[in-house]
Amino acid sequence: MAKVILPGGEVREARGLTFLELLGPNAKEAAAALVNGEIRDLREEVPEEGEARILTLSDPQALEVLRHTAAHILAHAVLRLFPGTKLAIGPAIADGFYYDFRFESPITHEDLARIEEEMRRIVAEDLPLERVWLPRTEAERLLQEKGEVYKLELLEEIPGEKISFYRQGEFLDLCRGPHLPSTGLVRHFKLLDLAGAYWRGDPHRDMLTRIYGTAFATAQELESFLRWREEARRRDHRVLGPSLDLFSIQNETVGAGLVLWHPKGARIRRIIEDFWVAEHYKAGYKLVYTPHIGRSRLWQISGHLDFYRESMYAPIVIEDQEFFLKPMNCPFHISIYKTKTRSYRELPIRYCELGTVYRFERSGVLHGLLRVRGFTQDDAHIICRPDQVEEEIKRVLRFALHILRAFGFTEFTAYLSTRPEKYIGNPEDWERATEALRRAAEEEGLSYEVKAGEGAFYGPKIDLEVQDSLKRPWQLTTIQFDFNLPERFDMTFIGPDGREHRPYMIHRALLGSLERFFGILIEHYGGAFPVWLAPVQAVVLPVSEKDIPYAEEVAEKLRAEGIRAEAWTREGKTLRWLVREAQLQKIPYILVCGAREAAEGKAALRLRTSENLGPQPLPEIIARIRAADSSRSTAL
RNA sequence: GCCAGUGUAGCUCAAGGGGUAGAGCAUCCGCCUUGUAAGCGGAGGGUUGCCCGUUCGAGUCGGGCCACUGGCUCCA
Repeated sequence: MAKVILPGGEVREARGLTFLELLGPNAKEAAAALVNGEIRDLREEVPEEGEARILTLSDPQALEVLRHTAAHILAHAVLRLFPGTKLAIGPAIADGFYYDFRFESPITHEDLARIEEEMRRIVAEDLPLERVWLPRTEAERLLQEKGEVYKLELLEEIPGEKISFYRQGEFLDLCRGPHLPSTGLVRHFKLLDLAGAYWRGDPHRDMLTRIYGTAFATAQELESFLRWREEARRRDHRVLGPSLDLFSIQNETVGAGLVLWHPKGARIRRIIEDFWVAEHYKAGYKLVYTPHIGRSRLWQISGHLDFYRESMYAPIVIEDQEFFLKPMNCPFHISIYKTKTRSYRELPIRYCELGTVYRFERSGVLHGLLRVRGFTQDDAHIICRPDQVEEEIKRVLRFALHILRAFGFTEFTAYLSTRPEKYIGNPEDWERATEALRRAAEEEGLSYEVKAGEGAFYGPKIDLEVQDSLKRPWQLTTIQFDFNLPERFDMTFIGPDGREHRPYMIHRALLGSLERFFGILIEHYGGAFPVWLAPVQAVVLPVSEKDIPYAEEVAEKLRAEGIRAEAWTREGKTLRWLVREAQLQKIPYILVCGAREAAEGKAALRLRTSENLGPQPLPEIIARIRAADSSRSTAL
């Protein structure tokens, strides 16, 4: 006899019944059953023995089932509205679900509303979802009859003779399940997007139409998800960038994927760079500068021309010599290393550079600041002895976390990518490097995931992913071993034994690229930068034109204290207008100066949060702003 | 690169199923002298992404290109 734990905690014993029968009229919110850690249909029979737990809709584990069923409802609705549409796959994903279709003629966003309406009808019909097992031959015949070419392909890969289908009303779909017992339980869902997707992610195969949607157990969860989505849209750096006058990208004239940093964006970048450089010097790095182009010989040695050429800009020919825009900084850093014979005593050498590189990215993948063609890597190459590897890796990782925390990131996940099938170098080096990465992650208390075989051919790596204020993941830091370039460039150092040895080389970028990182920062802070990064920290507003001289005096005093302050003295603008403008610019401090303040050497302080603190003595305001600046916190 | 959608003033958007482009904000010029999220009036601003075609006539219809958006793919 199996024990079945009901949602309320009550335990029942049963035999020969399905879960649904066991539950009877109490089945209302029941979604699935958890049997030995596996999620099963409620229409299945209670197992002979062991333990089972009934999951309700509000169980996190049931969410995937709910969404998978929602995907079926989507496909069902599509087939009702667009007969002849071919079905591909329809899984649950992190934020919802999708289904891939091949429509006979294109559909548009307007069709989504119709499809959603039809889905609601299917939900209202409360159709039972029943599992149907068909013998392989019959399954094949059935799918052939329907012309479901994609399903037939999937079928080929399914082992066994009994093939699982699910039926709801007139809709029957090849599917491994599990599913909710009935369509009526999918109450809170919404279709979100329409996109193209290749069949099996292969660009040589059919392009399908993917419909994205999401579903939740409760209306509140759906609503808060949609609000979150709306908030993310509002924070889009491509919207905030121009409206805060931070940067622009002008593809018709300047070029796609090439970023113009406006004065305010440049101010922020400079602060980031100054911080970055200062911290690197403190951490024992040596800053270098290298050119934007290099002769083809260099890129031949590095192998870029052989393996990376399609991502490089076409050569520039001068005096019969070919030069290439650099896609990476490493060959230059290595060239500096090689200017003389290096002793083991010199190592480790840590070269760092904010190096601007150019890579040809296909136009379809360009995306604001996040995916561009010209960008500045916060790059470094660490060249060290084998016995220093572990210590160096720990240092880099610790350093990376230190830098990222300064920018307000507190949640990290590490991904350790290990040796792929095709690799270069010897397995012992790989082993040593991989273990160093692993131990460093463990020592820093990072939760990490191993991506087996996902390393580049030239070395293992560890990537750090941060979560922004909206809990969205961004991969920033990458720390990567390279067993290839030291070979290619024949990098050596003289050991204590007087012989030449091959050093280890580690590539690393902490922020990734300044462009991408800036885009992420804009979204992370929603444009409201903490004081230390704010391009304008304080704005001084005169109440009327008579107060302009005092406003200018106040701004001057703040600037003398190293505060980035401006007096806004435009004629013909009311205080109301100026305050609104300052708020929209998300300037942290607004200092209102009128006759009353001038008389007492004060300014009325209003914060970006709209909090109005009234007149304050200037020294107090200055101290407050300076404290907020040096703390690097978001507090005002 | 691929699929779908979109492209009108600096920005956000209008112009019934072809009839010769309009509003708000911004800009400029005045007036107002302002006390914490838009004071008032006026003016300028467009080869409707580009090219070709259909038509008496194209922002609107057709074809090609370009760009962007959402994805997919790529990221030695």
